[in-house]
Amino acid sequence: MADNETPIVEEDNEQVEVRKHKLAKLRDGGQNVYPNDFKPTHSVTQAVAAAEGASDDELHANHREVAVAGRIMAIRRMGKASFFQIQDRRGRLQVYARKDRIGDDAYGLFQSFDIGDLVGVTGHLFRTKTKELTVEAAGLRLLTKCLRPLPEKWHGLADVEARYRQRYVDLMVNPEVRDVFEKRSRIVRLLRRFFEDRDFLEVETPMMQSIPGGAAAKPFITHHNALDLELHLRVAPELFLKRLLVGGFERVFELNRNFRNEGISVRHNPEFTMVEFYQAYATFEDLIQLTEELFVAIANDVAGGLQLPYNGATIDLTRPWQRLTIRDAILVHGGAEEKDVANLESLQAFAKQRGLKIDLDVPYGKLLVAVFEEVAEAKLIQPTFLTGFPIEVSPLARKNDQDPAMVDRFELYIGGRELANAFSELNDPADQRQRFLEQMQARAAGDEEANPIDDDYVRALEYGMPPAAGEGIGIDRLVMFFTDSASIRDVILFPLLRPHR
RNA sequence: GAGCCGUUAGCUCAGUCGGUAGAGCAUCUGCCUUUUAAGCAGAGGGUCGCCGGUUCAAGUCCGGCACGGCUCACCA
Repeated sequence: MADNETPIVEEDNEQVEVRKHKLAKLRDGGQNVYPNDFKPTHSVTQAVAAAEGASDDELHANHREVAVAGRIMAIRRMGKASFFQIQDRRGRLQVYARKDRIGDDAYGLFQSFDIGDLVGVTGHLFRTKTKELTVEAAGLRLLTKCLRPLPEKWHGLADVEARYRQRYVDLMVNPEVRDVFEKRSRIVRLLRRFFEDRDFLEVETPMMQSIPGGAAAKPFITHHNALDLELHLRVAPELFLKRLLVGGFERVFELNRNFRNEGISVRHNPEFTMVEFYQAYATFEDLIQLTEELFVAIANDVAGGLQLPYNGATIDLTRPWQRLTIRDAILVHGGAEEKDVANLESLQAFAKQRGLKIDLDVPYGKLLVAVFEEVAEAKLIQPTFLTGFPIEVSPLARKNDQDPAMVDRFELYIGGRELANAFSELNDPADQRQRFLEQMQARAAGDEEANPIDDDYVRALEYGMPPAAGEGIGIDRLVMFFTDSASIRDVILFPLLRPHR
């Protein structure tokens, strides 16, 4: 612990005192109060499966013995017999304990149990008269005492700040939160399988980089003591992944964290997870197909269909998805006319006339993107591949063969939010060096997000990078979409918050 | 960074016109052997986020601060 941190000693409230006292009493009685020798034979789900198909009479005649462990989430005491519910990783199961079956000592132990305690139960399964599957306890053990009271059983933990700061409590008492993160895990698993099935190799490239490139973003800066070296947390893995294309790994993907030192919002967390993948001898057109396949595969698995609720709308993932150029998006969704987007001057006039709060003193391509973000982005609700990106905002993308002011690139929008960004890769080292030089000029002019030149990356291109296409998909936003979550913090277990309190 | 809103018992929340604080769950005591937010009877529990101001009197009004939420800004 650092010198300037003082350990916070909270005073125990009455309920904590009572629980600590109960624990001390057991300890004084010679019990190991933190045992680790209880072996559950069944999870809650397995216990339910063990009774499936068996009639009440069969359960009565042929006992299904189980040993289950979990956290007590509810207790209904009725004198000399009681019901309580335990919760494990898969669900909840009721336990029935009666004094005349388990004996005075065990029932006495049970009397000291509190909501939140982790307990082990052995016994056989039966159904109550309301047909609820229940363990008739023969043995009861305290496995770990819960020293703090749990939130209210009916409303759970509602305070948003407390939910993020004490996610462990949130997960205990709010099942829908657990569900979101289980889905997240499932989506990540599907992604890996999807790419592995297509012969992609999963790799890990540096998160600490001396030259932070691959995206227009402000990096976090850190320092390596032994080398006395300034390092940056990566804003993207792109430049390293493409070095691997040069090296001969023709299909690679990396699913990992990136860090951007920028604002925090319902769509931005300073650290976020992205999958980036690169495929040699493919174009951004191929990635459009791949992206549709990927989303459909995930939707079928986690949502069971292609119609998904999101942010109050119903998103239809039925292929093929709409395509729209940035220009057309401004025309269709921004109410502009052809002449408004024809050149820099007319676009500036349009932006001014609309009262858009954007910097007008920029090149045509940048202004086009800025106007799009103002007037059209939020309206791309159904899945849309946005194309027709200008070269000024795409320093790593391949020029379009017909129009050298444009690049072969798309961004995927769903629900008005960018979920993916992909392009055919620039593999001409001379062109790439020129783009870096332009980025450096922008940097010198004060653009903190412009890519710094990476000489070794250009050298790698000089060895020859196969023509390729690459894409990045924001996993947090992807999970937001598939779980209909309004805030990125709802899909990140421990989102960044100011310390304190 | 700006605007708006919030912060009251362990949790979820009330709190009127400024008059020294309430409910439900949880806790404690007693009763209760098939309950389902179990029930019945009783009890305890508060730095009203923090600091200052106005006032005879502040949870309540005013100012500042902290933390959080939303919107905007920022953000390929």
